[in-house]
Amino acid sequence: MHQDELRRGQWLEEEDESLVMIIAMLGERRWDALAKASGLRRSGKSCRLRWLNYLRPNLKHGHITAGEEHLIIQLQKQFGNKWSKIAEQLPGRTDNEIKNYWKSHLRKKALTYKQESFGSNTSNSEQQSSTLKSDTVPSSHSDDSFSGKGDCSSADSLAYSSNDTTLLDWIPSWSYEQSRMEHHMYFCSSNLCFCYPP
DNA sequence: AATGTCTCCAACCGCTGTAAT
DNA sequence: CATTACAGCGGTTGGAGACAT
Repeated sequence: MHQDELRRGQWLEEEDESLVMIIAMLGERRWDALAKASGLRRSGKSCRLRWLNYLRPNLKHGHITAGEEHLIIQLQKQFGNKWSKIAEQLPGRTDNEIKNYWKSHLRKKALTYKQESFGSNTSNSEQQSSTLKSDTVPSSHSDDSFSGKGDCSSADSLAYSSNDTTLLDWIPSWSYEQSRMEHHMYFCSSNLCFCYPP
């Protein structure tokens, strides 16, 4: 009876193998059909996620490097919480991975920085906190500023984040150009730069 | 050593956008 | 044009392991 119920939770090695095999045969599409064809008692959605976040070839599974962290910070400042967009710039990393990293590592850094700077500049912090109250990125805001025809100079005006402290709060001294330079120092020097324009 | 708390990350959920019919 | 199905995205949750007491 319960045979037909979908499985949830951690994936087993056998499930991974079956999924890889069926994707090799059918390709990365029609996830519901693919899930059924595989014989796995998983939803198509679950299969897709497992593939994209874990099984896909060329994924990096190691720690986020300092250079990647730097880039994430910069891109988050630029794009807000558009994790998939950020992930595009970090080959081998998934949006989920970046999102998790942001929440667990970088948010903490942001808060620490904020606390440190709080004592020295109260009025400024108050002003910043009022900016943060909006909690999430107003969609129109992000889209509009962004459609800036690739004009990244507008990035500095994107003083927002999700419910977290914006990076602009803790790296206030970073200009976009500065960060861009640093990013290039990290990546371009080792032919790892995928940013655009190059 | 036992227990409680915290952190991290894989996986899920709900919503939106888009393509197909 | 309306409806439906699918794909993708961002936010959230829950479990496992690490760490503190």
